[in-house]
Order: sequence, then structure tokens, then C-alpha cells
Amino acid sequence: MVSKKQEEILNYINKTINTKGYSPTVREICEAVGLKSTSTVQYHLKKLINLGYLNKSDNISRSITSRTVNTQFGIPILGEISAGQPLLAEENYIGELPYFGKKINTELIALKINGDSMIDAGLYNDDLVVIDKSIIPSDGDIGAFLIHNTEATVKYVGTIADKRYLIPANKNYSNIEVDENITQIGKVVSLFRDM
Amino acid sequence: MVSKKQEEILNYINKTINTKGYSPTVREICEAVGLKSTSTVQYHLKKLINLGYLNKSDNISRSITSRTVNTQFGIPILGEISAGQPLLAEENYIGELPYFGKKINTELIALKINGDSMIDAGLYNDDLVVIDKSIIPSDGDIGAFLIHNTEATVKYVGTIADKRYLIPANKNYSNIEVDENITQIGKVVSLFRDM
DNA sequence: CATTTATTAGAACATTTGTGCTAATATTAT
DNA sequence: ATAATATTAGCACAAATGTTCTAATAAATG
Repeated sequence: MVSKKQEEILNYINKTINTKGYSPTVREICEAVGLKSTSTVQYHLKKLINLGYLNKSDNISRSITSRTVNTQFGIPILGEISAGQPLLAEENYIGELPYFGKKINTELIALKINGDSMIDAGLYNDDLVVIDKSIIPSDGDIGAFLIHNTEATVKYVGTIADKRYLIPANKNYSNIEVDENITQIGKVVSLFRDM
Repeated sequence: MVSKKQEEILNYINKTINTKGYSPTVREICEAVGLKSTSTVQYHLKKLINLGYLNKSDNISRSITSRTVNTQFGIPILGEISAGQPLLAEENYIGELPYFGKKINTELIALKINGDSMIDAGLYNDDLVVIDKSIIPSDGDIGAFLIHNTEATVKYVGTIADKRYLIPANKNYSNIEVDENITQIGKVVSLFRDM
């Protein structure tokens, strides 16, 4: 799908944005990847944009932005989940976690840990956990779940006697059997704590 | 030091970089902040650059980068501290933590937690803690210290009977009295964990 | 082999954009 | 008030830059 030349162009754009802080011009790309015509670069740029790797504003210099380089973006932080609302509805949204990484192929949301049910796993009250919705948590992973479509919770996932459970990391809490009231959100991939 | 107009310009630049992903042109700034001459903007830009708020490449369009907007930069991750070497020497450097925030007035380094001496504070083995060298940890804070100039450690700071101690968050470890062998690095300001 | 499709080049054009210079007008300090 | 400093405007120029059109060449396909 992406030709050798296009990959080269992509890499050069990413490198430039990373090191200089702004995107290269068509002519700079031209020279960097060994092409002799700006229109050839335009040709490749158009392709890369269509494939979703790049963005660009018309007639605006150095306006290429990359979705494959580590870039800043905000992960929506969800607070109280409102019943019936889709997860990312306004009602649930309490802020944005400034994040830094690749954008393509990830569906990230953040939840603020509420309570101490996972304290023995080092997840503290008010910690922010980042959840990748595109990863299904396996046994032993920490996953995020929606209970009765109204309450989000973060727990270990495990199988006991052929049944799946949400397992807290705190002896004061009990395992929760996974049934039709529990919807899976995704896997907890990282943790952020401000002190 | 920074005039009203300059602050307005700074904010507009930051906003533009954040929302569009690239910096505005002199003329765009001109219009946005209600000035009628591009040279006036140049005048203010020069000041903001001299004050360290902005960077810019000569004769290159949209090349303004901001040091006051949340931007990407790498925090050096220090591993084993080599005796005698300055903290940030090559020898100690094991990588970079991609970070996202304001650059001005911060001196950040990252340490990888080694061991479980702070486990009851939720700092786990292999967690990365970010340390702000410009903040002196107070009692109750978690600070980073250098012991005998060769080993970095992260502990609570506390005063017991008028003496200062480094206090682990794990009953299997003992307090360490602060003496001339212990150098202060800074305050632990945030924590990252990848799962 | 004939026919698409992908890639490249060249050149010309219209804007966009940074810069420099001069002068006018506020604002502040002496 | 007078002088120094800060801020603004206007204009013109040169360079940087995105775009478009046509045509040539290479690669892939049936």
C-alpha cells in the first residue's frame, strides 16, 4: 500500500517534525528523498494523506501534520458514567489527559481510579489509568469494565473454575463474576500519577 | 517584562500550535491580535524570543516553536549512577522518557525504580518516576537522593527528633539518616507505569 | 504485446510569507 | 516639558512555497 518512496517521505516528515518542531516544505522533502520535481512529492503526499498517515491544510506552508509520529493529543478522561449514554458522551467527559504517542490504531481513554480496590496492584485513588479499547484483557491483565452500563471499574481479569471474574487487588473486596451486566472496555496499558 | 500585547501573541501562538499542529505566520498573528503591521509583530516576536518564550528559524515560514505551550521533549532516564560522574553524564543515561508539558523553568530527569522499598507508597519496581530538580522535597514528600554519589534512591523525606531521614515505604527497610553522604536530587513529581 | 497504473520530471504561476526601512504615535522616565 | 523608550503603521521587496498542467518513463497487469 505504502511504497518505498512514500515510506521514505513519511520518515523524513516525522524526523523533521520531531527535531525541528515544524514540518518540511514540499521542496525540502523533494531534496531529502532524492526527487527532482515538487509535483512528484505532491503526488506522494496526496497518497499518504488519503491513506491516513498525514494531514495537511491547503495552500498553507509547512502545514503537514503526521499521525504516525509521536505527537501530542488528548485522551478523554471519563468520570461518572451516565447510564445509557455511549462511553464517550459529553456527560462522562471530565477532562483530557495530555498524551504523547502514536495516534494510528489506538483507541485510548483514561479513567480516574476511584477507591482502593486495586491498591495492592499499585493503583491508587486518583491515579489515571490509560485504557486501550482495542486490546482485550487476558487473564492476569488489568482491564476496565462497565457494570450495568453505569459504573466503570478497573480490576484484574481471571478465570476460576471455568468462570471469568473481575478480581480486585485488595482483600477487603470480593471477586465479581462476569455476566451480562458487565461490558468490557479494554486493557489498562499505563498509569499516570501526579504528586 | 512581557507586555499585554506580547502575552496575547504568545497565547495565540500556543493555541494555534495546539489546535492546528503548526505555527501561525506573522500576518496571521497580526490579524489575530489586532495589529495592522507585520513589522509590529516582528518587533514583539523578537522580544519574546529574547525572553526565551519562543524559538524561530530565520527566513523559514511557520517556524515558530513555543517553549511555554505543552510540547514534547525527552526527559533523560538515569540508570546506574557512575561514581564521580555528574548526574547527567553519558554513563548514567539509559534512555529518554517522551514527555509532554511545559519546558520553561523545569529541570526534569527520570529514574527507574529499582526494588520494592517504596512499594507501600505505590512505587513499584520498574516504574519510572519523574524528578524535578528545581523543587526541594519537604517533609512528607517523596524525594530522590544520591547516596555516596553513586547510588540513586527514592524515599519519603521526614524529620524525626530534629534529624532528617529518608524513609522507605516498606517495613522491611530502615530509615536512613541524612548526612554528608547523601545529596539531594529533587522532588518526585509524577509516576509512569507501562503495563 | 497492449494496456493500465504508478512514478517521475519540468516549468510556470500565483500566493504566501519573512524581512527591512522609515516614520508616526504613545508611554515612561528625568 | 524634554528626552528616552516602547509600540505601532505602512510599504515595498525578495524569497519561500503550494499548486497545476503536461509529458515522459517505469512497473504491473491481462
